[in-house]
Amino acid sequence: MAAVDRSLVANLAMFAGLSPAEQDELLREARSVRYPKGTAVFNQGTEAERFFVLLHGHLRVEKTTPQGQQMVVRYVSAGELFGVAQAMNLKSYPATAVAAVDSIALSWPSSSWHRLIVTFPTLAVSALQTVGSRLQDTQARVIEISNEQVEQRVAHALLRLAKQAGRKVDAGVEIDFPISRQDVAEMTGTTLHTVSRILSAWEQQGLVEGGRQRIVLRDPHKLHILAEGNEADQVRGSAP
Amino acid sequence: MAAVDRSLVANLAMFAGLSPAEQDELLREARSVRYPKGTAVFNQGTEAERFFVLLHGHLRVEKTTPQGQQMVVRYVSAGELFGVAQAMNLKSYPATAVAAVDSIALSWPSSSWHRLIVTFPTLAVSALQTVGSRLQDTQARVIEISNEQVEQRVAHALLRLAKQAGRKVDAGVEIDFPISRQDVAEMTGTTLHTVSRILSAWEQQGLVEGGRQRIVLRDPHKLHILAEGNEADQVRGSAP
DNA sequence: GCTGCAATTTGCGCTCCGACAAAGAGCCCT
DNA sequence: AGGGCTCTTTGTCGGAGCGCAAATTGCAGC
Repeated sequence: MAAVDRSLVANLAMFAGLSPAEQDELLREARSVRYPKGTAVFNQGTEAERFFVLLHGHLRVEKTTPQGQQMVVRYVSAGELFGVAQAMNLKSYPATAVAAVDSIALSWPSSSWHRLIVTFPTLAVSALQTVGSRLQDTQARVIEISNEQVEQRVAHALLRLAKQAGRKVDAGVEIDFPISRQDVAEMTGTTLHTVSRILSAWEQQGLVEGGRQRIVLRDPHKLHILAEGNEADQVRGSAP
Repeated sequence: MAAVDRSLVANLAMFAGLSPAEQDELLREARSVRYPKGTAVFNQGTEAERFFVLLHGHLRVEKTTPQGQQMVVRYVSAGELFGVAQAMNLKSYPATAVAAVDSIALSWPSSSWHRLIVTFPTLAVSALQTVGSRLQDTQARVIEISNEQVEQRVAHALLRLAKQAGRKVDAGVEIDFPISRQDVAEMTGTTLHTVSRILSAWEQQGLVEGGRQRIVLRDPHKLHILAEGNEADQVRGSAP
């Protein structure tokens, strides 16, 4: 566990608006941890002892139902607050957070939460914005799953990922961490086979390319049209 | 607009932990409004000028997609904070809130939010718990819609409503506001026809009863078994 | 009481996609 | 290089439930 340098966090939303002295004070109780790819930051159902900010990398947040089904709830990117379960009055984490790539996070004891938000109201503001934003995203998922066909949902999911974690490459925009067909399926409420079929078809049409745990969006514009529906049939109509 | 009496709010979560003097101060800027059944408290897309606490009644929160589809996001019951869009950094309300029955709410200018949470950190705490709780509920909806068949989803929805707004009657637990098959459909991502079919079958089996915009849960226990799945076939097997 | 409208019920055909199965491909370790 | 394991692809079949249509019912207003 290393002392945390203020320059690492100065441009994070959570620290915005704090003076250097305030930032140092907030960092005094912070602990920095590395999470190798594939390791869990916390597990669903375990006591919510700490809350976190991701400094580097990407996390996959997944939830397992009592019946054993698994869903990818979201991906967390660098700069984001996460694991604020106790702030939401939960005793335990409602999901598992796994490092999709090697990652680094800062964490604080949840027991400090209430004292910290009194001292730093901007922390509460930041948390509310983060949780609120996640609520809107999740509501949008409900609407997609209720109203859209799988192809549209997959298109939406890929576009979100490209926006959140896209890296420009020659062929287009690559999702900058390993992502399997099963992962996409768990984000969109479908099966890996259906995702595989869709991606295969899109590959033939030049919309995407990739391979094992890799997806490149070659034509984000056409995917966007697909995602919005209506004109989907037109795009399909132009395929052989 | 009437002056707001402190005794009306003393037992609300948002006011818990505040001294009588603090409660009075918080109420100084509050405005109390009646909403007749069917009227909108606020509309999706309009500027989020105020935030609210529901004192009496029930609200239906609904969202309309760009394509014109409508979904019931949730019902709000007395005592709940709602409309905290600006606190979540949204300029406009993300949904429409309609009075399902005659209702009364308190509201504050959104512009006061930041000042109020500095003065009353418990307000931020309360908001975060509310928004966090709604995030967990919404995530549960995503999981239901992804993994469950319609019958299970409808059972879950009715049980939630009975828990939130159930009133004991001779025949069981009545949902204490008008609720149409279309409303249930919009809560569960299906069509009114499918809901009607399910409820008709359940009526024959004595699980529910009701009529136009009215639902009584006659056997919540059996609905609970249905909602959890697995043993659903057993319950069906015992029907004629 | 009558009428009109909206909510509800019921029938039916069709499609999307889940689920089962099998084959192929890529990657890592020995 | 070979083997094992996991990820991906592809074929096929069946069913849940959507969507269209029509009939029935309940409620409010005149």
